[in-house]
Amino acid sequence: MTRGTGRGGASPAPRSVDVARLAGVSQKTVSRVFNDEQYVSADVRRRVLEAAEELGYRRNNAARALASGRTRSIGVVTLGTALYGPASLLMGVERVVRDTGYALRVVNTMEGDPAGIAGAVDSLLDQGVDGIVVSEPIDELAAGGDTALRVDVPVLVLGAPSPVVAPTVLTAGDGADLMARAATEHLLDLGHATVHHLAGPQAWYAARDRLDGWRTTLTAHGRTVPPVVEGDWSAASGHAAGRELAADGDVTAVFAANDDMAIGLMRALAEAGRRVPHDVSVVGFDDVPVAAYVTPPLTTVPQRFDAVAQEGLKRLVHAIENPDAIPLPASDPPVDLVVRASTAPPPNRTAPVRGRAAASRSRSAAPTAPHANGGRPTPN
Amino acid sequence: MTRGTGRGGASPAPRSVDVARLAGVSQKTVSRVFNDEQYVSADVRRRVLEAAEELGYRRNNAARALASGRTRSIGVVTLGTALYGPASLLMGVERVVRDTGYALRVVNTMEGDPAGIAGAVDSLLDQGVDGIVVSEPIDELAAGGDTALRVDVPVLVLGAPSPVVAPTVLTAGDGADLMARAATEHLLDLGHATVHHLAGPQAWYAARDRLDGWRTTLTAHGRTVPPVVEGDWSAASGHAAGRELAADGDVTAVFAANDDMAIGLMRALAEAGRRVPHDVSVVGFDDVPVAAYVTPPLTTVPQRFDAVAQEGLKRLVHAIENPDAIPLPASDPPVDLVVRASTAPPPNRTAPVRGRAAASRSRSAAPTAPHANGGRPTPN
DNA sequence: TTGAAAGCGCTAACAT
DNA sequence: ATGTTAGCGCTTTCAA
Repeated sequence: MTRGTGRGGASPAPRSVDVARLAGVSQKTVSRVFNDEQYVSADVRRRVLEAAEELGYRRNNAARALASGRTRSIGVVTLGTALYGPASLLMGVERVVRDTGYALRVVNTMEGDPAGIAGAVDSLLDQGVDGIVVSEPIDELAAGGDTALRVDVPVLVLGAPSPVVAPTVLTAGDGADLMARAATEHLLDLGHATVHHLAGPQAWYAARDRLDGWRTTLTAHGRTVPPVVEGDWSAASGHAAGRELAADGDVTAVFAANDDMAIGLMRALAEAGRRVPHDVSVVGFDDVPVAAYVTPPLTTVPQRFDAVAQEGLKRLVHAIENPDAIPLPASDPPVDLVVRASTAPPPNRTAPVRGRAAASRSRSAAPTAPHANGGRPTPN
Repeated sequence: MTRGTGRGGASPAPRSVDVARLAGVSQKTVSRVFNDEQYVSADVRRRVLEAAEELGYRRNNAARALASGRTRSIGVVTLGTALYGPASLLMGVERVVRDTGYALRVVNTMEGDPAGIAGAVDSLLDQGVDGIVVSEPIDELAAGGDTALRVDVPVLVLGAPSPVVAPTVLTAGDGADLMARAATEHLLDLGHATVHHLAGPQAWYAARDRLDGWRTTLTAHGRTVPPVVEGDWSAASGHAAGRELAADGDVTAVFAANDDMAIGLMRALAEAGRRVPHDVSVVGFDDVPVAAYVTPPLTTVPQRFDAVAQEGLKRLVHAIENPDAIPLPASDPPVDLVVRASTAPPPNRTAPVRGRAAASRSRSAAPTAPHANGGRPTPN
């Protein structure tokens, strides 16, 4: 537990020379010890460490950065929301970054922020980071009118193709289209004629990806592609969209681009007297912690934020430390739907329902429908 | 839109001397311009800015920090979770920090992390931050066995009393007990004989605060204080606790320490055949975005994360920049409950219910109970 | 209003 | 295995 004593406002912080003097070695040797370089005898190392401990020495990172040209820090550009996706990704990133010995600097972008991602990246560059992570970018670069931002450190983009130009650009977690496919196919397999989509804001790559996956799947199966309803990720927008969808008797299955919207949607359906999953099936995306506990428990596509962050950062750090090596290849995590109680076969396979509530009230009114897990929530 | 051109791997980054030479001034003058110091003629300023633009100059922060002894950065210690509270607070902090011109460094602590908060603070100190924000600390310092960590920069603690010793320690957002009181009194006002509490993990100051507020309120009203059930903030733990509470026919009102647990709790009650709010009223805490859209819409105590972060940081920055001045006073934001449809008078005022479901089925089975907002979700 | 000189505390390169 | 010598690019004196 080496821990600074905190000089009580008095004497200035000790420097490596002070440690060197006390240990009877040169400054360079102190540097060697603290950088874990080789060629330091066990005895000298011990003496240096003791001297440092005694003085309460901690090395000055600014001086280190200035002399070495590296800050040993990684910057993250993330969206200024507490949305489950971005927040989880950020936490995952922090964890891995710390493990790799880098410091983390964070800059937010807000939707509608004029400076946008370019401004955020720019400010990180000002701070002198060694690498940059752009998490879940939305595209507003076009609005800037400026040419695409050029960056001279490696960049990792999470959940999207890259919005910047850099010598090394890596991506991870951009397989949302495949996951959307799994969701859509699940509903088709249950017998639904087609699947409606409650999309996320189309400025987000992540939202477009999910929409693409959904559309492609329907087309591949020869189904009609119904008009898209767009939300803003919030439960409130899902609720608003749900009122529209509830009014359309043809809607028997909806794939929502995230769980929050799915929850708002289910609420609107309930208010309109359309039961989930009996009349309408709903699939979400993310697997937020409450998903298993809403009514009915939500079938959804879990995202593996930790895995994505870890995988991506491993490659980013590799790129930072081996500028001339070939970047490590990406490997996307597998897709697996979590089936709970918000999905079921359509109300009437042969005669599509027209108007609301035709031939319903037949099955149990309990919100937890029959399924693999019998309506019992699945903690995850 | 001053933006680095990104030298294509070739020429080294321009320094302030280069700019000075091109502008025909001294290095110091360039420094003056970039630091917005006074005593620079408009003409010289313009020439310097042009030269800088032309060269794609951006100043070196490491050198700046080394020369000035200040990093112009603030460190945040936060919990490594995507929990709504901590995540929202972090986002709020980032927003304000950026506005004040400081950079943000983030370090997580995980529950059960041996190094804990002390280790996190220590690593920020290593990075040379000018101030530290500790968000929603849990207490594990005792476990370290070490004396309390001493820090020589100002510290702002969010949502708790301070776990560290520093020359300046500020706190903000630690009024959870008052908010818990509002929740408890709301239920008593509805006529409930007493209120049960589904608490958060007691290692968290925030959880203990809410529990204290609840207990104090019951005592002040002369009510019996029922045994506490403890969860871990998750909907899953709320669900588990809910099974217990549902089995106890005396339970007519529960105050949960956060919304996620309240949602899990409501699910468990529904599964047990106890209707919310008809048989049991539930109040949450936080006002997460989905709270208005679960079934039934949840009555809860909203937290004003942005206000807390803003208020706290204003004071922290003041303390950093005026080390010898008296710290600015705290001002806690007001409390206001959001009443939705998960609370109602107890099922039978005069004869307490024994066993389950006595005298129920009387009111509408619709989950949205009668209330100010008529069961219509209130977007926030 | 501007400039010259002297470090800030470390690491890099080259001895030894 | 250890020491010496130069800077890294800026801000801080102090002069002018």
